[in-house]
Amino acid sequence: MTSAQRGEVARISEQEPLRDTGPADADGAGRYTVRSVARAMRLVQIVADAPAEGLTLSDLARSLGTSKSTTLALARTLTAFGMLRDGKPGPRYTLGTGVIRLGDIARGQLPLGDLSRPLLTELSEETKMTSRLAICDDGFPVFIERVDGPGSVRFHTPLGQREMPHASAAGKAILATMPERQVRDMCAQTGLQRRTGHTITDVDSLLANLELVRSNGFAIDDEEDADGIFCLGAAIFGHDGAVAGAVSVTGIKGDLPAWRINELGQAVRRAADRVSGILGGPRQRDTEQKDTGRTGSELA
Amino acid sequence: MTSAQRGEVARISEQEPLRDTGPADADGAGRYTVRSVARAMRLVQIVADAPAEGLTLSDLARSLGTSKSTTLALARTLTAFGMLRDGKPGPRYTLGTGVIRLGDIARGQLPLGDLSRPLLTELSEETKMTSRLAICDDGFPVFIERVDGPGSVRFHTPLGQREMPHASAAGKAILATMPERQVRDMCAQTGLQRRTGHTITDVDSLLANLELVRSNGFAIDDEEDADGIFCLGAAIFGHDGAVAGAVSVTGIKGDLPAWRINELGQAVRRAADRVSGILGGPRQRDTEQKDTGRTGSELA
DNA sequence: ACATACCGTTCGGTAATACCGAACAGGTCG
DNA sequence: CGACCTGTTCGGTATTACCGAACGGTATGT
Repeated sequence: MTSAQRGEVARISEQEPLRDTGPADADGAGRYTVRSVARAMRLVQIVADAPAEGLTLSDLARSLGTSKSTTLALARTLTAFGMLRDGKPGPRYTLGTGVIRLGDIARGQLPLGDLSRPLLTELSEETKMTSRLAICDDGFPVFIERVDGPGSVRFHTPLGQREMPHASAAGKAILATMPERQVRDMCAQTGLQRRTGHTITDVDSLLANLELVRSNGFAIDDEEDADGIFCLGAAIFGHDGAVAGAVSVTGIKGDLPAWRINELGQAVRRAADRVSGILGGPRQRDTEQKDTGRTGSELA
Repeated sequence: MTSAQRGEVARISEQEPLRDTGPADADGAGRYTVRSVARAMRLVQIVADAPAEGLTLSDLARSLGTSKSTTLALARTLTAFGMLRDGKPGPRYTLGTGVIRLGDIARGQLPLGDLSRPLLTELSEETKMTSRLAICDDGFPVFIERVDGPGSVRFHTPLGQREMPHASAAGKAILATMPERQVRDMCAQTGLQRRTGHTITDVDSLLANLELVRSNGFAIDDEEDADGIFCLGAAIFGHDGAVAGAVSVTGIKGDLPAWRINELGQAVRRAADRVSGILGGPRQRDTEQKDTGRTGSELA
């Protein structure tokens, strides 16, 4: 798979839900914020969202809306810390190796990452699908680990990005553990954005769907986030009983006969339970929803 | 493996060689640099190097040497972009999910990452060791992919970090492809820092060792970077014939009988050749060193 | 129970500095 | 050669990042 081909594969969840950082001002951050740092971070984002060939300094200046001299100073500083990298002869900025290092450390600091790898590998082999593990970040699922299935890489599943709670299997698995009040709050926050023709866009339908998730023990995303993509997810719980994240598998809808859904769902459920077990948490939350007030945003 | 246990495992290559960003001033960056951005990046580094439990705002202010109010502004800005994360109830800063996303994107933009995964998996199974893939970053090896072996995780091999060229198998495999002049330049840059009792610390011994690497087809790191750790590495080449990186396997010295070294080295060599083949490069550089002037810092 | 120490947060004033624009040097294209 | 791109350098100005001091809460310990 060449770099050119990668650009053509289906991307899942292109845009992520906004972070709630208060009223965003011109530079995209709330009060008590330093402008140059915000600009620097936007610069990194711009490079990250750009094609792999990279961007020239002038490109960056245009995208950022600052003068070239300012942009140069920012880029130089970021380069010094390995966040960016400028191909010295062909001067185009790309992401630096420092972000790989940081990402690796971040995943290592999350207790779930390392120990879930072998479980995900087993799940991928059992289901022949791409399996991922998400942590719960303020109620949003954020995938931090991925093991591709055998026929795998026909779609690209990014890591570290917030997924839509109402339109992903992991998200609904997490929502299903929350009391109704909290679910409504989350929905008010995100707005139940439509992603495909199958996306659930009203709260009552969602709540009914979550009831189904609880009785099944796993959540289904039937082309609700991206056309042709089918996911199954189940929540995992930390030692304090709060939801810590979710396990999910992803595949092409056409590859998946309907009669296998329940079997695969149970496999995901079992994998999630094993992760919960390692964390010292309960295998599955009691169906009856008690309002504990805890959201489980503390990861494990 | 709990988070507490992880802190006790052996760390390889704790400190990385300095980046050459000109004369470093007080804030650790060269001329034409934005102070607040440099501080922000140092803040991220501090959090990354801290234990997984995270640091309080006051901790950060102390480590950074700035007032709490300044540190708060920096941390807020970084948090808004997902680089940091503050556990709202128990206020401790940790790395945010944004760095995981960036790291994933960065690895995806490197052409080597995705396609080498299955090859590394095979190599791990064949050798029963942890295998990694490094790109060549200005002559320094930087690992961007890792597949743990079966008995695996007794040591921690970080990703995205520059390794010592003279004290790692990947580094020596890369150096062995360079003309003598360039090797001497690299050595002058880094200083052949001593890491263990076995580290090669003078240039002539290193050059002799590299000659051996060329005739063997693979490089050996026999406890030269860390006590008890043994590595084998082989270089890979891009379509332009320049060295693009290296493949290496890592294991515990005691687990490795001497008579297997050549067999394992050949396995690493074969894996590296296969990667080179995918990149469209030559399988192995001709032994005779031609001074092409190209360093191969452009990745593939 | 008080008192101490720490936490994070807020707010103004001041001096530092991040920002811009213009001018420069080195390419590559037509 | 000239037009246009690139990245780079430099100095002046006003923006803004910085600090210190003071506040409210929570956990510590006497």
